[in-house]
Amino acid sequence: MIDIQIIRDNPELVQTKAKQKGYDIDVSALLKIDEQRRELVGKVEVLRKERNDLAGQLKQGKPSEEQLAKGRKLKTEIAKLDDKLGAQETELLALLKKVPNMPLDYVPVGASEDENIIEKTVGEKPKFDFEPQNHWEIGQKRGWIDKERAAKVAGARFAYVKGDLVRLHFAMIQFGMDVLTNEDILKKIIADNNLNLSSKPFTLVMPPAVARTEVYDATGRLNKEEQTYKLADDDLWLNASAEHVMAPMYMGEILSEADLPIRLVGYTTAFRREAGTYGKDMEGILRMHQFDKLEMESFTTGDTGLEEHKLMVAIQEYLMQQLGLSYQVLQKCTADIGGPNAAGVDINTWLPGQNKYRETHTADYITDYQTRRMNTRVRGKNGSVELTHTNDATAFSQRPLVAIIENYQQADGTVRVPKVLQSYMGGRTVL
RNA sequence: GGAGAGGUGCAGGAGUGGUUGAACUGGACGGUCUCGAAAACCGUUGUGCCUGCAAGGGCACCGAGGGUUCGAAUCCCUCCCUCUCCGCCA
Repeated sequence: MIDIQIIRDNPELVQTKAKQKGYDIDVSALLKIDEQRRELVGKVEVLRKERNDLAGQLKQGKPSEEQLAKGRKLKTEIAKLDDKLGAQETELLALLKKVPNMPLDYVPVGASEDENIIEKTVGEKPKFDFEPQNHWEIGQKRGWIDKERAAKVAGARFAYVKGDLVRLHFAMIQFGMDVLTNEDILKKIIADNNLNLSSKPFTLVMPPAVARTEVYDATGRLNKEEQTYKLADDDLWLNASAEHVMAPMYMGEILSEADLPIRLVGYTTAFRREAGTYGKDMEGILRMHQFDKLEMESFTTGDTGLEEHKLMVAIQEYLMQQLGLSYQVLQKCTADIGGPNAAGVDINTWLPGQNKYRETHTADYITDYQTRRMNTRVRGKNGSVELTHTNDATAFSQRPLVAIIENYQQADGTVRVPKVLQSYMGGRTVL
């Protein structure tokens, strides 16, 4: 949620920035309710003061019938205004929740993901002296991916991932965990990218896979409820990313600045309904209802939030470089970063089997948009209290796994193991 | 799932209808003392909202939401969470 004070001070700007994201919001209606609400608050508070004063008087001695009558009158008046106030606040909150975070000024303005800016292309595409195959062709031949049987059990967009592909998955995850918890590597990444940040390593987390409605909604990630699985008998939603269940971890807390940054790297299975994507990416395991993912999440002060975002992208690049994959870094345009984001970067990785770069990573800088409703704050050294900023970013999901299969395939159908993963595979070099 | 206990400020912990934003203890911060530190002593130590140029004024908040009352941390209801025991269970 955005700060209402910003809307009061810069209504046109907020309207414009929302429009850049493709959001149609009615700022003037929002401000009108805000004004009415404030007027009402003033009235209610005057009455409450009267009530409090009267109660103070009645404390000593026995109250007269006249005084009691006055108290009763105040009570009904307050109750009446309170009802009205409550309704206005509900309405205001509903409108406020619809206002997206404002993109930072450097974020390119665009109407669709086609206007994302490719900032750079890194690494060499592999050359093949044979026709490279799709990961699903390879997966099927090697018995690594069985979607037909998964469909019997769970429906479309589920898979049995089997055999060496499971080992490769966990090798990749373990490699990611080792990088993110290694302070020396972080130090080097920070220095190489001219960042001015703490080198505090990430803390490994296995978070709850579900969150309650109130909590999930506060993260700003439940705006599209049709995209999220809901449990039938409990007030719980299946997470669509570890980010969604790590972000609310410090809800309602005032953190100490000395404890920041808090860097978490969570491993969880993510669930997505993928409503509206029927027919898209039906082959392979690029777009599934369920996938396992290693995800970064950081809590910082407002001062360091943007640098932290850059660090996460730098980490993603480091991981892909270590795997020897070719990728592009895309500065996402206003239409593609999503409501809660102030900025966002995608990493698209070369998939020779499909002859194109496909999104494998994303990095989100949310500023204080989540923490305002989650009420996660930080007390500075001078005693001031401010909202923390949050960042999240993919470390590894199933998509980089797909990239490994396609990039490291050989003519005989085998797949080489990237060098950095070999030690996690018992020294095996080929699968 | 059954039975019981409980949720109060940074922490522990008082407070069962009247100004209680909340005793007391500890922690933290500032000061005195000291070469420095410890000890001791003194002082400070909530958040949000409304209003105001400011100083200030006001309101709300004791898990959440309702209710009773002139008045609620305190009484009642619903929900959430935590703990203990039993049952079940990887």
